Amino acid sequence: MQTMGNASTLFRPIKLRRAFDEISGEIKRLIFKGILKPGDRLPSESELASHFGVGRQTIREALRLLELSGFISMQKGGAGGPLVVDTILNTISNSFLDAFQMGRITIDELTSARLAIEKMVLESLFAHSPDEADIRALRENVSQARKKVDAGVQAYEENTQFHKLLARASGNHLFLILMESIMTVVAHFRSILGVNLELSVRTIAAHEQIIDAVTAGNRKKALAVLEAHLTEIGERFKELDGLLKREHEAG
Amino acid sequence: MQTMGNASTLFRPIKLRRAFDEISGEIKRLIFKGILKPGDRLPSESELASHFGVGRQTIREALRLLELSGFISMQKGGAGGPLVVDTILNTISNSFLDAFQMGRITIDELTSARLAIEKMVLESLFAHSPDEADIRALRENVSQARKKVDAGVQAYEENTQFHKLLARASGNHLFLILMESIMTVVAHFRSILGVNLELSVRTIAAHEQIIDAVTAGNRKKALAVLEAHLTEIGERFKELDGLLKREHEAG
DNA sequence: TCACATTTGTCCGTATGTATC
DNA sequence: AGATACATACGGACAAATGTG
Repeated sequence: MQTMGNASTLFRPIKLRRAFDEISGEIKRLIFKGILKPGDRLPSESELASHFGVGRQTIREALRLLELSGFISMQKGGAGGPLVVDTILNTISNSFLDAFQMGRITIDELTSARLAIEKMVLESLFAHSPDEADIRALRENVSQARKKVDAGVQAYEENTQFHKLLARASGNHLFLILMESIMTVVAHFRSILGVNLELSVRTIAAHEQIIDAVTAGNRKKALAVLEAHLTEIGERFKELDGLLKREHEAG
Repeated sequence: MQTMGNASTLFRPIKLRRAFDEISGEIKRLIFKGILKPGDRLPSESELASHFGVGRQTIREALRLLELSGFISMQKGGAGGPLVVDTILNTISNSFLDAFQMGRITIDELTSARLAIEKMVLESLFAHSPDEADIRALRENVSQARKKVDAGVQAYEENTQFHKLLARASGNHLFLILMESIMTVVAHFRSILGVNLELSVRTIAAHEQIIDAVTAGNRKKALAVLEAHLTEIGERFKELDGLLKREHEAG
């Protein structure tokens, strides 16, 4: 009989994953299967530890993974414990932001991808006309935004929300996820660079024109306004970014 | 002088973040600033613990976050420790897969979003003609795939890679990220459902036609072949998914 | 080949802050 | 207000893995 030398390398994949990896995977599986749903409460760390036959530290690391992945959120105090949630969209957006901050995405790439995706969303909107409710939400959004800028206040939240509402109206969740991610990066950018109130005014005008074109079924107009608007924003971002970089080098 | 009762609720937001959150954020900041680069080694857990003035458990939870976010990878043993990497794209893809498994994305949504994005990629390819190297990589890819299916073996890897190569050739990193994410979901689907070899043969034929159309500058042809191909894949996925669900209900 | 040092992975006990009842 | 239950965090310990001499 031969030695086990070869066999041991063949059979090796034992203990491939760490305990906390397996436990977090197991809990994820229960969530995928619908046995655990958002709103449900998981047992406390100590109970989970004894249930899985591991120490509390191992459970804690498993919970950290689930928390960052957007499956649970920890609640302190008496009736607390791990609570099942679904904030995966948030998790995706944060990862996109990480990728951007790692320099893997430039402003130009962001602008052109954003333009392409929003065009895609508009096309989808014209392909299957949107709900009344979606249109109302869009109109409500720009009216809120206009109130703010008329009072001399920036309407960052509303203007970001407008594009998410557009994506939502397209009816494809994947578009919504992509738009949320892109707008998270755009918002981060804007918060670093800052934009003046005058650009916000033009932004709202563009948003109004887009809604009007969509409801009027004027596809060409909607696409043209969108393209002009996003291109202007992109140019402005590039300017500000260049300014910031030169300042940084000088100072 | 009044009591501090009100003030204490006003000033409260102290200790908003947990220790491991702050520590992982601090290390992330060093990576963003370029002080830590992929390939660099972080101090061991014990050293980090004494450096930050916290216990080892806290450091471990911070490292878990960084690991799952795609910033570090743990190496066991003598010369081991936390190693700085950049697998954020992988992290994003995994989150998309989570979203899909949570039922937030349907097959139809996946197909139509995929079609829209790949069209976008092709348009971008025709707007600024791709590098010779990219074209060579694409040709190499289909030739490898053809070898496999000629030998009666599935060419999953190559056929998935084809679409990533297309996105890469577009020159926009954001497109590449989106395509990687979508193809991760597609690959997961295919691994559950399975597809027959005959579909793989037609897939490769479609890929070849797309490359030819791109190099010939035939935009309409490329888009038409892509649309037909992705629509067929989508239909097939829907069929198989329906079959699987009925089986599941029956058994 | 064989120890040896280093480092992660894991467990236990304990203490503290905080939220709920 | 007090008791309870929970997450957060610390310190010590041992096993397992891995590179080095």
